[in-house]
Amino acid sequence: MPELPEIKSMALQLNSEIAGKEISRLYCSNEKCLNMSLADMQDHLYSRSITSVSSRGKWMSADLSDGARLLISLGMGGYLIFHGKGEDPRPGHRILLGFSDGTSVSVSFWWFGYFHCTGPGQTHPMVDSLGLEPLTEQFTLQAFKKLIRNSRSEIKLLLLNQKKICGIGNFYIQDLLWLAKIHPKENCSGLSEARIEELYTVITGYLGHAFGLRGASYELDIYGNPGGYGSPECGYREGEPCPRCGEKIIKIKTGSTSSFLCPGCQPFNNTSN
DNA sequence: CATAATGTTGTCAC
DNA sequence: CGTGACAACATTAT
Repeated sequence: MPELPEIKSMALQLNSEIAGKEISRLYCSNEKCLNMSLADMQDHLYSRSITSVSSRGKWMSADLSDGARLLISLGMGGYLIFHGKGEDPRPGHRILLGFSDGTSVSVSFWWFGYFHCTGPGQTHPMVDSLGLEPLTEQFTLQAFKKLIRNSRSEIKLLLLNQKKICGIGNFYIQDLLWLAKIHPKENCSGLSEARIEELYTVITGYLGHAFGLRGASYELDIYGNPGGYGSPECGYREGEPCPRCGEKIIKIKTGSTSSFLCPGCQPFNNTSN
């Protein structure tokens, strides 16, 4: 489940590989991933070229020569692999995007992945409503504080809400909250200034660190290589001792997702502090 | 064979 | 409108 550091890395790599290339082939094994029929999308894309590739949250966006955009979400367990001229795409891929020079990109995911196309000037409901993105200039301490102060929900739900902050998923969030020593169910309104600043520092520092290492080691980049970040201190499991204080890690339900946390480091004190 | 896990939208209640 | 609770979607590993 690639999250912000991985997506950002892949968009950079993709930009250096496919910017300027002309689309000549499109295949999709399941039209549910598309926001139009395969035939329509082929009509839209063929003989257009890609001007640049960038990312927004967990989405990659390829800008086309006519102002249209190609938006890709890898959903869960997704991989996007670049294939040089003459290389065969991996079997089992869901989507194949081929270019006139013989190179191609294949995408595979379990589900919840999307491959959408929007016309020039068109908005996209999922991408255009995304909130603050960490590791960009808009993600300032002031903006982050304002976000927390305006929210009355649990901190984990806020961080997972892509319309408020985008790019953080259920994996990185465990590490982020553990590092910031905040219980996932703690309410935003109960956080002191100091703890908000600590959380801000952790988010920018940790995601930036993972991005610098081209993402987590359990994910693959567009060349099929794992990222360099191995999550050494936070790759914990239920029942394992916390690497910081030794208490046993527990697993709790937080809304529709679950969270691993250390009861020693992340006490649930919603009212105090 | 049942279940958990995963991201996002959508719907319904308060 | 903000919030929470929950179903739905497909697939794979346990």
